[in-house]
Amino acid sequence: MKADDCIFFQLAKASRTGTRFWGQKVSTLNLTAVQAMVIRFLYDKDHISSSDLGKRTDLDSATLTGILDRLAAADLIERRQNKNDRRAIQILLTKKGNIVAKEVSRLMEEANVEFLKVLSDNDQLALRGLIKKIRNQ
Amino acid sequence: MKADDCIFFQLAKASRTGTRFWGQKVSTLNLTAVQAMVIRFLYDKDHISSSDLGKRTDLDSATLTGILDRLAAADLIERRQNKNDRRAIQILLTKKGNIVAKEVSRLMEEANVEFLKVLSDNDQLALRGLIKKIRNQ
DNA sequence: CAAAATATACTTGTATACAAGTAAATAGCC
DNA sequence: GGCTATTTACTTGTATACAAGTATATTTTG
Repeated sequence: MKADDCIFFQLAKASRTGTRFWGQKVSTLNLTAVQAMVIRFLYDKDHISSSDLGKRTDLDSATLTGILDRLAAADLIERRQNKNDRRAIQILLTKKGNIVAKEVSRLMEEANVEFLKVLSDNDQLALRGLIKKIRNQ
Repeated sequence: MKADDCIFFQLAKASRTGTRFWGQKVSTLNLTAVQAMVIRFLYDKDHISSSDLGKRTDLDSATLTGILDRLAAADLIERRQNKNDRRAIQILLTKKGNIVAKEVSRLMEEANVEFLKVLSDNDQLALRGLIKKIRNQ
């Protein structure tokens, strides 16, 4: 077995390729790949805690804090105090954040199609199914 | 389309899952996931330049410099001057590096099998084939 | 052969990852 | 109710990623 047959290497390389592709797409919005992804998750559901957002995005607490700092500095999200649980915060998209999120959402549809166009429809489904099987270990 | 249907997110999550798994395996050798991967690539072929190693490992020059610094500090690799091209360096495993590389190689076989055991043989081949198709964009 | 273009490894600066730890708040247990 | 355990968001410190730029060496070109 050669090093580049290693599944961890192959996954990492594929992921970096995808992230670079996606990062280029959203650089027009002055967002990094991860920042755009977080915005996109909040577009599906906001008014959630950092802990909840971390579970959804697979980002840990320490990583998320910095990302939220930068998104807040760009006036895209707001941290609000949670009355029911004073440990937790509520994260929500600002008005500006919502507008940007719409555009992120559009770019995501576009980028997915472009990136996956090297695969047939069957291959795309197969890939998603296989990834789902291994990503929860 | 929901955020977690995004191929870039799915790839990133699968890659992080794999990297954490692999990182745990090699933590017994006091190596990070990436450091162990670089060592493993050098085990296939050393006496190569940083540029060449970067192409093989999909790591850029800036990232690799730091990784090589830490591997050299641990006495696992050596940077040697290249007589033929004084811009380039030659990277090689030290005696200690070679011993560690053998163990990394063993752990890699083991980790691959363990990580992929949730997939059938056919699924494993399919996954590798699909990843190969998308990872070179 | 000399000027321009390129290649090489490195530095700098910013942004993830993530282990480990903190302070404050809440939940669970007796 | 009071004590302990857990949860939450954050901080600190180290290690990738990667864009942008540097100095030196080599290659290309006219």
